[in-house]
Amino acid sequence: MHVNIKKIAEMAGVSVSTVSKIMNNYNDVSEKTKQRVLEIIEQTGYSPSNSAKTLATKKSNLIGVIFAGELNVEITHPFFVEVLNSFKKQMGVLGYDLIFFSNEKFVSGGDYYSRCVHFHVDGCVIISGEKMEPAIHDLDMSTIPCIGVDLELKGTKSGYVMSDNYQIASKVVEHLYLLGHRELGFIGSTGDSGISSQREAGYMKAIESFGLTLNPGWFVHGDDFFEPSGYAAMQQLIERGPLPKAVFAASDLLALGAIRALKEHGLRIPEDVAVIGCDDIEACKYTSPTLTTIRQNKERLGVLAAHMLFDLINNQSEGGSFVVEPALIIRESCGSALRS
Amino acid sequence: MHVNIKKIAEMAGVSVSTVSKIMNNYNDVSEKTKQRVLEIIEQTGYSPSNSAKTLATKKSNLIGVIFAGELNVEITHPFFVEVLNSFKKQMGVLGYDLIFFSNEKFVSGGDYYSRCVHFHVDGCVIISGEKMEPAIHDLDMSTIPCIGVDLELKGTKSGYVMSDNYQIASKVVEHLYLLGHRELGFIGSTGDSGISSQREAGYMKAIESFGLTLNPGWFVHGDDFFEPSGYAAMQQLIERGPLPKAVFAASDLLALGAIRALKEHGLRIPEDVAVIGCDDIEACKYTSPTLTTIRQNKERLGVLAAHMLFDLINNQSEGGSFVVEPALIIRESCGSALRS
DNA sequence: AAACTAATCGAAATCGGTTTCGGTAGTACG
DNA sequence: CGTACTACCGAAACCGATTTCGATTAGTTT
Repeated sequence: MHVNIKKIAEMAGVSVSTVSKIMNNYNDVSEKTKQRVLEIIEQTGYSPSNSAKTLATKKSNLIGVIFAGELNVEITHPFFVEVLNSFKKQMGVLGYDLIFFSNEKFVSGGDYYSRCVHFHVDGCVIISGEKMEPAIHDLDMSTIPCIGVDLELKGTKSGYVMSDNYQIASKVVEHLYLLGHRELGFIGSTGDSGISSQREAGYMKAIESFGLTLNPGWFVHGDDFFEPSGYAAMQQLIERGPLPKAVFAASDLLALGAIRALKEHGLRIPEDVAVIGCDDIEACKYTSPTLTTIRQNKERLGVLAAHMLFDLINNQSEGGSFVVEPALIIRESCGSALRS
Repeated sequence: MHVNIKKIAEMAGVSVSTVSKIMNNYNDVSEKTKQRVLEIIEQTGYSPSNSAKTLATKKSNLIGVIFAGELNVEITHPFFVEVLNSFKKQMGVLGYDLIFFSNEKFVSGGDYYSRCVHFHVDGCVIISGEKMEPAIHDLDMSTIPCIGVDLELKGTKSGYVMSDNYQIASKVVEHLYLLGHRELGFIGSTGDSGISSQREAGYMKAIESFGLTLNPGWFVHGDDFFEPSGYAAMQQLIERGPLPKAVFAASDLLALGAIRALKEHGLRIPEDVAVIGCDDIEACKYTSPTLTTIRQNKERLGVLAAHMLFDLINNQSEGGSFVVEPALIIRESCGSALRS
């Protein structure tokens, strides 16, 4: 069987309490016995049971990871997985491990909140990009520290990180404007999607502030943020009649889908239609044309999320939000930048 | 405070044991009290503490996920993340959640085996693509059920899944041969990489079995499976002198990097050099030219890994391995298929 | 009505830790 | 030498579940 604290205690000729104290840096243990016990721990490779520890302390050193929403955002999503990876690394440095809840409905428990108490997570990160749903709301309103990624959590023990979607939109319009485009279209996710809506609202606002006319017929929405939705959306646009000269897609994958549709119709990018995406996923560099896009600082989003969550867990923060700056990345899909 | 089994028992006017029995489908509790207790559980949203449960039963319903090796394979890797996602879904159906060990060295414990006992995982999946390393070896030899993905685990409680790398290689050679190519090059990961080596060995064997001559100068290795390594490798090939007419890259990302290098030198794909990848990641469809590749059945790999692990955990299997069939996916980067 | 069986329930030990609090030994001090 | 203080250690309660086994009750049989 496996070595536990009792065995260590026996081997060292001390009590269980003493071993525990050594493991937890109490200072009422003599240096001599401490060294003796530590040596035995080293030899046996003893590692205290996290379950027992959690049971006793109510701290699990575990962070729950939740992919919420119905847009099939999973760990395969090229944008979110990068944020998550950065988050994971940072949380690792802070001494936490991650537990991924499978969102199969079958699983016992069901709602996110009870999953969290079930596993005694110290906090959790919710990745979405959609508007709030009830199951998330319960968690948000609970005392469990939560950080939303692209999801605006408002609870007293919650916070969120996201890119400045209005700035994203205005950078897009500015860039397209300077390239000479005046007829601007938009491809978004469903109207339910929080960030897609923000980008759309910002886009419309920016279009007007540049004195351009806004054509509602050039605004079209897919089912999610993935490539096939972008393809379908552009098909719609093409069928509807005269195309805009430039299209802003709310994600790079949507942009890629749009480009595929355009290509199939023999249209050239950017000569016939310019396309600009959002996220700056890896694939942008390998496509043809390479994709001009707005980069979200995924690493920073992850690190910020980790630190906010850590502070929330340790009561060193009251929550709130961090909004990070996006950056225009000019590649080929909109043509080269003009001098203004 | 939070509701626990004792509170439920009090509220229902029964003992703790009875509540526990109801939660675990014992049959020595009357239907009447069962319903009453169940109702209270429903109302309160009670979910038993996983820590306490694990402590008592030695089953955690947790599967550890380990990214091993030094090639920076992380959850952002487009191939492995797809396998993992499929695995995660299937494990969810089987009633398990996943815990991701952060491989920051800082974290207490250190080696994988003690992390596993620390968290009482019921089993674990090790994702790598490299040769065995000592830390993994300990785990492999332990009594903890393990499944390797692209990693040949040999322990009595271990198993692994991977694609048939020899078949991958022979499909590549066959395809290139039928397209008329006789001068074949190879871009792989480091010599340490298990699967890259297998593909290389299979490739060489297939080249010879087709009666072609093998030019060692056309075989080059990068540092890992990522795009920049493919770029660097192709740079080497270009500098060395006369290029092969076709190159097989051990991963799609390597292929993409190779293509980037070729393009920069004004070379056309596939006219000047044909390039074929391996994995069939999403990006293959969006690149220019679109990438001909060998598809690994990622979903099936994940499902098989899950079922093997499940059987291992429940002592319904002695381990072993599953090798899944690859499939040639013809796109543009090698030209169109010829009729033989 | 006695005796036996089956159904139903609960007391208590256990899992592996943490933490409080009291006890003992040793040292310093007046 | 008595007292007080400090350093060091351990007994025991506790965290929230599971599981065994004995007790009680109800039902059935003779």
